[in-house]
Amino acid sequence: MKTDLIYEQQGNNVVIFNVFPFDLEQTLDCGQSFRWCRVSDNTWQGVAHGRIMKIAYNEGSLTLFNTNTDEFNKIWRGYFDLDRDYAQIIETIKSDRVLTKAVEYAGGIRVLRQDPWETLCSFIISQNNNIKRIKGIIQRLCMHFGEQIGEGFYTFPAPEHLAKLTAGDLSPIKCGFRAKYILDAAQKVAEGRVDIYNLHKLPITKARERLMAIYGVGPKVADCTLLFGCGFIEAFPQDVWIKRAMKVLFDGSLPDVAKPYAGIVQQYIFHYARITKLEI
DNA sequence: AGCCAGGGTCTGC
DNA sequence: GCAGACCATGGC
Repeated sequence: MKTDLIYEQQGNNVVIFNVFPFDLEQTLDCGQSFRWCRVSDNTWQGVAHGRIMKIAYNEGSLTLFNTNTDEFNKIWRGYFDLDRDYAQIIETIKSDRVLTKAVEYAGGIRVLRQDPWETLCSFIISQNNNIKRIKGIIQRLCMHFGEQIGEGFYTFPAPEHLAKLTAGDLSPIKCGFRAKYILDAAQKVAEGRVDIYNLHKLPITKARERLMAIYGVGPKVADCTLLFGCGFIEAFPQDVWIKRAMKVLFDGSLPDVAKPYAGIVQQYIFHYARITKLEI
């Protein structure tokens, strides 16, 4: 059973105690989010939900800088998925031998609960692309069309803003053929044809259908949005690595114990597959 | 230099 | 339904 979070205000910071397992690099630099940078050994900085955040982790203590308990409870607690008992999930899936192995590669990862629009747009940009360039495109998108909230920090542009642009307007961000996809997504979200902030209230199959009605959104981008942006922990995005891993390691389908947490397990398998290249 | 990147669409069987 | 060409761009 999960015990309540223990946290307190310390000056301008909020500190959360006894957070296990947790790893900032695994969580913030694993390809689920594209706007965080390491600023020192255990400290990372980024923009999420329209705010600049700096965060550090040391031996079970998580420090969120320049915030308060109100904002922590409203935003960051959910963003970092701190109320989910990862230790218990890991314990459960360890009844499977292959999953036990997979957890060893990124057991400190948290599935972030990001802004759904930012998630959708980011994973549209991710298609047939590499993580370095995805980050560059998103940074340029924010610099050109977001709102400046600090020196070098910009919000993610609102769909209503992007909906007014043309593909030509997007050329400075160099997103290539994805421009038309971004615009269609922005328009459908801005008009409310895709009610992205209420998708989490729908059954997952309905939510996926809505997302896939957007030009350029297929099953992979939809599932990443559902998992990283809408809180559907059972979503299971399948990229080339996961597909390969499913064949090689699991004979096609996930063990039943893992299914309630498929999205989290997907992250473990993803890292396992990429690090080992499945040449075992 | 050439292959590939956390895919999706469109076309042609 | 399913395979294959094509899509912009740049990292490695």
